[in-house]
Amino acid sequence: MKVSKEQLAENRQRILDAAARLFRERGFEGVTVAEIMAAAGLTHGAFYGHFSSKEDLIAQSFAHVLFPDSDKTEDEKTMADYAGVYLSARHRDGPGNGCLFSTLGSEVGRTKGPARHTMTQALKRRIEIFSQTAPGETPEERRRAAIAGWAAMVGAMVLARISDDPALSDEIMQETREVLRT
Amino acid sequence: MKVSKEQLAENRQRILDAAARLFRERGFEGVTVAEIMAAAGLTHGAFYGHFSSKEDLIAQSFAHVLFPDSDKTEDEKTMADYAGVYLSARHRDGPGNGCLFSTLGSEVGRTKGPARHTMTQALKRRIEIFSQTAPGETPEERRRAAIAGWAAMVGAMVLARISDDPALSDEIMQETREVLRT
DNA sequence: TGTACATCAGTGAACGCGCGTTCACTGATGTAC
DNA sequence: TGTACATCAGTGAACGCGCGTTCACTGATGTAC
Repeated sequence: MKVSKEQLAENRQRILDAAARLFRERGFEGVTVAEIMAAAGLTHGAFYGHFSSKEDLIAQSFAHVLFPDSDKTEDEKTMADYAGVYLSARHRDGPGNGCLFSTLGSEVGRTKGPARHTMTQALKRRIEIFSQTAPGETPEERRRAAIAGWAAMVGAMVLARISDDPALSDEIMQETREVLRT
Repeated sequence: MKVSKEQLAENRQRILDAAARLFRERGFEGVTVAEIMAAAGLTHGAFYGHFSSKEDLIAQSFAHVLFPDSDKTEDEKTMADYAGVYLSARHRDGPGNGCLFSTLGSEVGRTKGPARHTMTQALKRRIEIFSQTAPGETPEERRRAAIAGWAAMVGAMVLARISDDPALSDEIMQETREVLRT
């Protein structure tokens, strides 16, 4: 049963949204094509009308998350303010809506292909944004603080999710936030 | 063909070594039981004489890496010295021999079970070791610096491996090392 | 504006491959005498 | 010390399940007249 053009476009967005959420929650291999399609309200057979392969979906879902079409104006938050949202229980406990670097970073580091390149571009942009507000006397110092600060945020989130001791998990986020305040 | 007790023990170590290396290089789902056994010089059928499941092997290989039997005396290196080895091209390009937190951290964060618990224990030990030499006037300040410093190292390694731009990858490691020098 | 027909997004059964796991068998180890 | 036998680590074929992918079919869309 054919659907309207609008429905087709909406279905595609729903597949991308579902994929982006499930990949972050369970990893690439922890989710099946059929599960993604079911989460989007479709059956698995329709998948290959939208994407050429699971690999292709991974690449496109990364672009969907990291460079969304609706180019909302860049946030002007300082790095410390950003860290306040990033290093929070809400973010830690909701990986499906969260940062790709902390959820899928180590996986992507082993792959080649467009997802890794898209992520590199997003990494460059992230560093440049932080460089504008990071502490430091010179642009070089600010860039250095932006890089180390972003590394600390991503690392702290990875560690906070590893810890099965909730107190330690909270402490990691809090202390890293504190250090980024300077 | 039965083998000697010594051979049996040696085979078990070889399986653990191969597993620990391959998991770090390719992730849990990127390696098959048969590949691990082949890397250990055995056939896949012998696997279940040593481990009850692939899951069990994952748990045991984590303990094998993080808490080896040969309890070598803890390194007295300062956090900055440690960072010099950790944030190096050698470590980045040889994940098979490297840090579990940066290679498998995000995967482990989604699992439950003994591997995650073992990693939490290793995380606590790491923080305590760094707390001894981290900068700061009080124990609280030193612990804070240890946590944020370890987070920055792990995060920087994840980001350095994501970047498909070698210059950016080197820069991330270098600038993070620089910040940890203070 | 209404009707006939071509298009094509979605359905669900089926395919084929790979992987974790099992098992009957082999033959070296190591023990009992 | 030497011999006979029980043990059991390792082998490799086989199993069964799940997953990515394909495909004949359906029926709503949207176009031509």
